[in-house]
Amino acid sequence: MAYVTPFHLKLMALAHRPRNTRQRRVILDELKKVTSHPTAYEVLKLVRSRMPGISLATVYRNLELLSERGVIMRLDTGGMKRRYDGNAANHYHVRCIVCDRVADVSCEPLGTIEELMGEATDFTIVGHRLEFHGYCPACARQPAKPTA
Amino acid sequence: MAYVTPFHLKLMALAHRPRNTRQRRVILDELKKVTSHPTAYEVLKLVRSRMPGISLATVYRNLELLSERGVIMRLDTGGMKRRYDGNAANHYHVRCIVCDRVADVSCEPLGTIEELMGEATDFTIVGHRLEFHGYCPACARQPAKPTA
DNA sequence: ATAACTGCAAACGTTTTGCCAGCAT
DNA sequence: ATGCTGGCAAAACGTTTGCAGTTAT
Repeated sequence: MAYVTPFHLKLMALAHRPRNTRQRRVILDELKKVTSHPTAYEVLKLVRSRMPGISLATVYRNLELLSERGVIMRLDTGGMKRRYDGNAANHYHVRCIVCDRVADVSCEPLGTIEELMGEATDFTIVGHRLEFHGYCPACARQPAKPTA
Repeated sequence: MAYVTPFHLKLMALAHRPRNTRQRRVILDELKKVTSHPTAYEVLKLVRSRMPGISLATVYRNLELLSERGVIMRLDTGGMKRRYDGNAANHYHVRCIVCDRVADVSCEPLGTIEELMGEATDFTIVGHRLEFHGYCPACARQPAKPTA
C-alpha cells in the first residue's frame, strides 16, 4: 500500500470487528451508571471496584473504541483532561470554574445555530460544541475555599 | 498567612508588576501578526526566527501572563493542545475536523444564550464557549489527503 | 536594590504505544 | 488459525516547575 489516507484508515476501522469482552461491558456499564462525566482515570477507579486487575491502557482503548462507535461521548472539553459521557446523545455541558465539576444542561441542542453560522465562515459546518462555565451550587456558596 | 485562598492568589497576581521584556514584546508581536491561532510550540517557532535563543518555557510563561491580563486569548479548545489568539475580543471559532486548522467565525457573540441556559441548570453561569467543527475549504475539496 | 525574568533541564500528568500471551470466533 | 484483546511497561506528548544567573526599573 503506497499511501495510507484518512479513507484507508476509515476502511480499516470498519474492518475491525470488536468483540464483546467483559472489560468493555463493565466499562460501559459503569459509565452509564454515573452522571459525573468521569475522566479515564476515574473510570478506571470505578471499574477496578469490580475488576481489580484491569489496566489503565485497557480503559483508554475501550473508551476510545466506544466513542468512535458512537456508543458514548468523548468530551474534548476545556480542561486539560478528557472526560467521557455515557449519554451519547448530543447535549450541552456546564463546567464549574472553581472545582472543575461538569454537569449536563437540560436543554435542546440549538440546531439552527449552525445554519446561522454557515454564512459567517467558509468552512462546511457539520457540528458544534457549546460549553458554559460558571459556579456550581456548592462553589457559589463558598467562593473562597481555604486550601490546607 | 494561614490559608492561601483563590482570593489571595488573585491579590498576589495583581501585586505582580510585569516588566516589558524583549521576549514578551516579540511573542505578542508575532502572535498579533498571525491569524492562525498557533499552539505554544508554533509561537516558539515564529519567535525563534527573530530570537533564536528563546526557550519554550519562556513562551509558555508569557502566553500565560498575557492571557491572564486579557491581552491575548487562550483557547482551551477541543484538541489536546492549547491555542492562542492575538485577538482578545470574544469571538467564536471553527475547527477543521481533518487538518485541525482553527479559524475565526465572523459573527457577534450570542449574549442571550447564557440567560436562556440559566434556567436549564443550577450553576451560576458567567460565560460560554461555542466552537463549530467542519471541513475547511481545502479539506472539503480533497477529503482523502494522501499521507507521505 | 529588588523583584521580575530567562534558559535549561527535570518533573509532571495524561494519553498512546509496542510487545507478547491469552482468548473468542 | 485468525485476529481482536488485555496487561504491563515504556514512550510520547504538552505543559509546568525549580533553580541559578540576568535584567529592567
